[in-house]
Amino acid sequence: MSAIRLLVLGAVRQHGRAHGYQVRNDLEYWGAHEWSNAKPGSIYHALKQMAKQGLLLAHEIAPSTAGGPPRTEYEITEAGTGEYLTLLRHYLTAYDQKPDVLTAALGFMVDLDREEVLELLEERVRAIEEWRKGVTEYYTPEEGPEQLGHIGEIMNFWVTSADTGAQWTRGLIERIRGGAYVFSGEGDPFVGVLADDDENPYATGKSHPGDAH
Amino acid sequence: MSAIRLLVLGAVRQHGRAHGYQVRNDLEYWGAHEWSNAKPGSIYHALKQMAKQGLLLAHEIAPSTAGGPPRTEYEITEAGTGEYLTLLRHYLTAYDQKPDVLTAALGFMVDLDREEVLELLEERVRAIEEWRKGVTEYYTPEEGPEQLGHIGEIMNFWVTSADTGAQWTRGLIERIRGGAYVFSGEGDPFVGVLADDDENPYATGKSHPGDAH
DNA sequence: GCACTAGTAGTCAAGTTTGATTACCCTGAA
DNA sequence: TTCAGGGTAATCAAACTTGACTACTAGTGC
Repeated sequence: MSAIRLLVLGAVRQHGRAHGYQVRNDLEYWGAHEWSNAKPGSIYHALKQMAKQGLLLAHEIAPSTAGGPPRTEYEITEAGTGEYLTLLRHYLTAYDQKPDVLTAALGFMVDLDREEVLELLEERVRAIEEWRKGVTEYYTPEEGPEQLGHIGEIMNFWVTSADTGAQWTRGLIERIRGGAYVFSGEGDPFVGVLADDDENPYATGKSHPGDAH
Repeated sequence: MSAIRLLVLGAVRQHGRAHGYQVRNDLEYWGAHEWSNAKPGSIYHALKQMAKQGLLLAHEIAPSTAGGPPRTEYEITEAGTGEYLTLLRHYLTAYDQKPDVLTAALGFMVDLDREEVLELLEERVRAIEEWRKGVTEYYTPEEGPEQLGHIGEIMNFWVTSADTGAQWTRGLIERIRGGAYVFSGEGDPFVGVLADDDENPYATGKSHPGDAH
């Protein structure tokens, strides 16, 4: 699973009602085109697919404002909210070595309770440790690691990544336990979408992030 | 780009001539189904596609041995070898945050000269550092990092990952510079495929005699 | 001699991703 | 005036990925 569904559901949800281009803009504002597969085609596809599956409700809008192509606005349904929360919880917990998935989940974690996020992240640490144990047990040859030749570097790379991931997650847990950020039910939420007429706050005399790389 | 093309080209190349199921077995032996998208469908698709593009040569074989489905054997062409080396160099160098791509390249790095690998890895470190610089410069708000709220954790995660990646790469460079592993033109290559009638070397404790390649 | 399991080899439909392209409007300069 | 460039909004074909499925054989136990 890629991160696209969570991203799109999250964007639509924060807007209340949004058409594809707005979602696309939000994701770009979040830099998602850099760290995930959030390209136009994928976004529009996800919107249509999820509408077909009842996670989103599609409203056909007459080509009013500009005469451009007919556009469709989407609202999240109850089933969609359920799916959103399921994905969110899953992506915070599961260690599948895909950084984009965790990144997307980080962006939305404040939609859950602080306590729940802490539990999910602790579960994540456990999952990483278990993964590590399985891999090192299985791939350690009996005659010592030289047996593997340069292939051992693959193991080494994965284990190092896993350890870093666990360590970083522990740091995040501490920051959250220490009171950082505003979670669900704790007051004014942090809002990360562009309102319809908002200027991009980063756009004051700087270049765009996407150009860099 | 995923790692599948490099993996398939590499497997066919090491065999000299292989049909889909052999490639599939090699990739499983390498554990590739765990850390990449090396599933049957993808493998057979890649074989057909690359044959169509002239990177592989397809030989139709009569359903001889077992009466099963008609099978096709593939050989790598000159263009295929070129593509293989290009991908290999690129995947060792480029920092695109996709671990499967680097992993696949690590498995084949010994097909290049030691000196070239060192250069590519040093370029990799430079690329990571540049990426890091771009990201931190762009996404640091003028009013301090609190401005970002929990979104700052995304930044933090990516930068931590990049730093770990750079650090690990530096370690690898040192090991290689220190004489580890056997690279192209340095004697008997390490062979990581299963010969047709080979037992799994992990079962016997020895690696098998050198297949020509 | 019959069902069961495991292994060999590959196909297929459905879903997803990519990169290019379309179509429209508005603005500012030549 | 007219036309290039840029923003708005979305589509499309081609390629890729996924997971389930087919078809056939060789043992294995009872």
